[in-house]
Amino acid sequence: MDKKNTFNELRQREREARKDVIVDAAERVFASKPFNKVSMRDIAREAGISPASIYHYFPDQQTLFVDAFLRGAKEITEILGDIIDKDSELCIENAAEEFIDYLSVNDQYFRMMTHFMLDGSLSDESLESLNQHARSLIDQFDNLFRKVMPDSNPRLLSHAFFAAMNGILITFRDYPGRSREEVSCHMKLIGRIMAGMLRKELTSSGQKSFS
Amino acid sequence: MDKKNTFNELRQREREARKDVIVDAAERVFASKPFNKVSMRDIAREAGISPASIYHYFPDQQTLFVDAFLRGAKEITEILGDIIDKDSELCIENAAEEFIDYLSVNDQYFRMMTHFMLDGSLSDESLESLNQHARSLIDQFDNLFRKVMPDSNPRLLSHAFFAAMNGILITFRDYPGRSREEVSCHMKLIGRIMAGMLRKELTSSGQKSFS
DNA sequence: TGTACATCAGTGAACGCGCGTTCACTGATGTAC
DNA sequence: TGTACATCAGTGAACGCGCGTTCACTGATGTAC
Repeated sequence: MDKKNTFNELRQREREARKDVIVDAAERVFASKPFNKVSMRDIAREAGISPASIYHYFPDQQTLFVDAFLRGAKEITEILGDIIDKDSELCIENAAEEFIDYLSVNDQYFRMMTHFMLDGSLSDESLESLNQHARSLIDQFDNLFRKVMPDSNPRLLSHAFFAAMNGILITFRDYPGRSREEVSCHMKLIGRIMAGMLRKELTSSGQKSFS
Repeated sequence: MDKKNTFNELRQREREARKDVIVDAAERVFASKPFNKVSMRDIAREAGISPASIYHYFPDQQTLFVDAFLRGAKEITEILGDIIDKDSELCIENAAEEFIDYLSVNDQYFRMMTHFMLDGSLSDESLESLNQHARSLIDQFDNLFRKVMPDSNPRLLSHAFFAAMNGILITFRDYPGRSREEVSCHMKLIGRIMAGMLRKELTSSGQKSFS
């Protein structure tokens, strides 16, 4: 009985590993072309399997796409958590810079995120996964503001912060006539300005909206 | 000869009017479903014509889509211009509120804008039209900051402002579990906070990036 | 006034394509006796 | 040890669909003589 369980566990783990191969391939494909050009056949080709095989591991396209996104999303949440744990004077600025840097290097996650945010044809399960992750990311920002500015309204500030970072990315990522580095530099500059402004915004945050 | 010209002009005007009917229909369709679900057949049906007819007026889908977007984009630029001309203490806050209000009511333009910003498969002409309009919108913001805070670096502030507004819209427009009004109210609150912060950011804008 | 011709808006039907997904099947591996 | 059976990863081929776009054609209107 013991042995049987181990066997099943092992098989389950192998299955998960194969699932990972598919998600890996999906991430590479998403990095190489626009979101709405990515097809199941592309991902299968990249993974070296047949399109039909994907359906042994994922019930449909949307589930695979959301899984692929969530992997990158988890990474950035962790990175942010690390920055917040490391005590530092310029913590908000650092978080801003790191957030912008990660998402302009790993541009595919940003594109995926915005697609999920914009196209309201997601299943309830997918939506719930995505919202859950968004909440945990905003929680990280809350921690950041609570730590740096204990008397403020952290939820409101972190909403503003999150919105500002997203806005910077979507507005400037394709700035015409500039190199990747110039754009990245510009985005980080604006990110630092915004972060600095939010840091000074201690007092007037007595206002309340939904949290 | 005179008569002939009048006739031709008239015919040209009629042609333009029919083009407008198609763009009108397109706008209505974009308002009713996600960007990437809108097809030429949808627009033709809405306009009451056959899909083939659209090709008498537009060379391809992308040109029609960009035209439809630019119409709404022009409107918001005008609205902003009016707000900036009306002298007012809270001008930046007003501009923020109006921008957010217009684009959350006319959500389709925001969705179109983000699609164009994200999917890099636009023709050079389309890209040029869109960039030209983006520039004229940012110019409006420049005017705003130049007027309210003459000694600042207006370009940088208006970049920050534009990014912040876009970010608010993309981040909260689909906030789960809240009504349209609640969300709109929350977005405007954050917009006002950001606007207020930028207004106070007179001095430290000596920094330069590209303009 | 009548007639031949040019222009052009508009269309139904089709073309060709790529897509997500399913199906019937193969073949390898593990299990029961 | 051998044999019959169950499980399941994997696949090539196909299904059915919706799409952007084109084509050959009709019919109305204006123009020239």
